[in-house]
Amino acid sequence: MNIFHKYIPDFSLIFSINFRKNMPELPEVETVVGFIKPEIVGKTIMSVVPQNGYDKVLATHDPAKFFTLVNSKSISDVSRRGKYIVIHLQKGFLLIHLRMTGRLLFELSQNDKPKHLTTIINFDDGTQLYFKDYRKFGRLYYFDTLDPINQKLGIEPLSPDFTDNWLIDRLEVSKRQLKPLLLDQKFIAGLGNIYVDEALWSAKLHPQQLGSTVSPAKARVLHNSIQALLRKAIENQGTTIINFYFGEGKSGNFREQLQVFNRQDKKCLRCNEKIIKIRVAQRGTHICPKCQKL
DNA sequence: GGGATTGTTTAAAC
DNA sequence: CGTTTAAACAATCC
Repeated sequence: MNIFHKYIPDFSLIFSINFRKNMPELPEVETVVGFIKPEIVGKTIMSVVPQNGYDKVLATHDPAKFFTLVNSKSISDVSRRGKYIVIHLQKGFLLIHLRMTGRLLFELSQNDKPKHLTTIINFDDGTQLYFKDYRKFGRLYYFDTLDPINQKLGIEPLSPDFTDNWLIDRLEVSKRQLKPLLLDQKFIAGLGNIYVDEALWSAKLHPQQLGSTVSPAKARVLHNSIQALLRKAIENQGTTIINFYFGEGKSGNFREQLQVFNRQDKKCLRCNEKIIKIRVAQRGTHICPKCQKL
């Protein structure tokens, strides 16, 4: 397939040198949904074409089968579930998970290397949606219903169901450490490494503290921290906590809102103690040893 | 070239 | 059974 390159400045090189954490979590996915929704609702999918022979980008079916499932289907809505982008078709759902480095673009820039392109979605009006993903961990899924995804995912942290009492009750009976628990998509859907570190710092909780040892009062603070963080990040198009690029080189401020993530060896913004980086559940974890004690 | 990076899944161990 | 740990996986960068 011949790809027409328009020149659009791509700041991803600068970005990758300064700060490589570009992982889409809930607010970033929400931002992407808001970005692509007005562009693709009403269009009809003509084809979904894996690039560079990378057929495994289609997680649920082989390319031929996938084609028969989405071809000629119109798009009625775009929404989010956890970190999944959910494209509602006239029948069935096309889901996209960006994983670590996935990006959706309507146009490619000169700096977008063809080998980083994993999928092109062609629409009936001649436009395309490009799935660029230089690590190629992102995936596309087709499901007839959302049941399979709902079975895998837990509560939506911004839904009315996610109340402070919900969290209090669930923590009370959990023997798991807070960090792996909050990272578990089956527990709460949408939190990733960055927001979990930020939320725990905000609530002054140690990532290795066991759920059942968290007081109801502390659980309430954690609940509030999680929701406040997510809301603030969405308000700022996912760029408040991390610098997330979406669309054609769109970006925003970054770093200034990061309280603890990636701030190891720097001073805690609350107490001036030095932030340290430890490993919890095999993940890089940032804490203030003074504010967050076991 | 080994290690670090991620979210997810699966399997084994406790 | 619930939980923990680990490994595997995908690919790339330094």
